[in-house]
Amino acid sequence: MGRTKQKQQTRDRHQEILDAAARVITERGLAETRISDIAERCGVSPGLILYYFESKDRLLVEALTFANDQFYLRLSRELRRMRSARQQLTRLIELSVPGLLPEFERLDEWALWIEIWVLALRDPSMAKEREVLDRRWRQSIAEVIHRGRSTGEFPEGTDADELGMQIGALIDGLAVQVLMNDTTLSPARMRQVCMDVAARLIGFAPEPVPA
Amino acid sequence: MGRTKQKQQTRDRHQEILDAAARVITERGLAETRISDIAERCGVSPGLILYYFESKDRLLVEALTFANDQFYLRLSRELRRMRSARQQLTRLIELSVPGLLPEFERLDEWALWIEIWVLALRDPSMAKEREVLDRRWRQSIAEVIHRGRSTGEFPEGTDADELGMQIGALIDGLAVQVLMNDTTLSPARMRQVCMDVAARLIGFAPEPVPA
DNA sequence: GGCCCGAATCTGAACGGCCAGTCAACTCGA
DNA sequence: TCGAGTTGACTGGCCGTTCAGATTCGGGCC
Repeated sequence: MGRTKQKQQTRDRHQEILDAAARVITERGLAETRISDIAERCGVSPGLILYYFESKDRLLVEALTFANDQFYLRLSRELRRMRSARQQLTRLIELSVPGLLPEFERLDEWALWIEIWVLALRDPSMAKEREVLDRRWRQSIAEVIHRGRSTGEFPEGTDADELGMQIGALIDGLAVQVLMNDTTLSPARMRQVCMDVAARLIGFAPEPVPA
Repeated sequence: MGRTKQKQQTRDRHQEILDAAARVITERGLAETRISDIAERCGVSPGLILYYFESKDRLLVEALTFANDQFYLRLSRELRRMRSARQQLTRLIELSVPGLLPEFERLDEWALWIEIWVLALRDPSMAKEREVLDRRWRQSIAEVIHRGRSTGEFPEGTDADELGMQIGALIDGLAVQVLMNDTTLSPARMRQVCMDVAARLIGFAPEPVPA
């Protein structure tokens, strides 16, 4: 019990720091994130951060993948609840639209994704991590499609992994635009566009457009 | 003549610096770009950089939009040469796939795009600039579609601007993946996927898949 | 032409702030 | 008593920016 609790606490401190780091990065951006900001957010001294992580760079990489893991866990938890593949797809899209769901004072995971991309361009460990995260993301989409086909909701057609890649890429591209507050693309519209294109690519009847 | 030449030279130095900055950013990344790197690349002293630009930050923003302008100029120059809309679309896609065309020792403009996104999240002037650049990009696609419809190559259907947004987002998303050297998506395959999805969304007969 | 002057261009040393990472010392629970 | 956890002052280097002066250039004047 004692040992468990101690380990537990250690891990908590780890996660606490990772979580704080992710929040700070989201708010201030990777480039403007100082160790002391993270420490302050934890209510802890700067030295302690370096006691738990060997360097700032390493911490940042871990924080980014940590945050993405959180998103993924939430996504799969929610999808598991849904009955129909169509509902799943809808929810998956909704969770992907920046700023659509204000619940949980949700950070914009997408801002972190872009930071991941920049890092991954030069940092090999981040590049590797990124590919894992990305594959998981596309696979989630493909699984929904598989499921829809097995229940007969979606017709057979293009390979599901291929569709996962296509729809995933579409969501990525649109999400960036929405995240940037592009005046021509609101969150609600992005949701609509995604559903629409997904319907056409997968081959099911689209939702009626709201008047 | 004298005055013209003088102005010309000044602008040359300006552009020279912008160009050098863009190259350095592409190679080392925005975060690792020092003023002295840019100066060295120009064969000039660091002080001079600040003589032409009021601050490092401003220079970086200008360099990024400068590079994007270059890409756009090249794109529209090339498209103007093409006869059919289909050729235009193909070329547009080819120019968008990172690393597909090695000609011109082409930098990967996409790396710069991602840096633009990160900056735009926090820097209002960059955000504004980004929206302009992005609109221009999507509009280029929409124009090709319009053209194809006016010549009868493409059928009528979904609004061309809407399609520009959809196809543009798809290209963005895929380009990021390719840029990251994702093992599951080669440049050639991205080209194929883009053509394929574009064909389905616009509604023309796809290219035959090469054996 | 040859000379001069002022402005534009350019240099590189020096300044100053910032911040990652170190470390010696302290706390406290087991 | 021991050692994991924690502190916060300190340091060492880095880099944007400034600045005082050197150099170059172009055009007016004899």
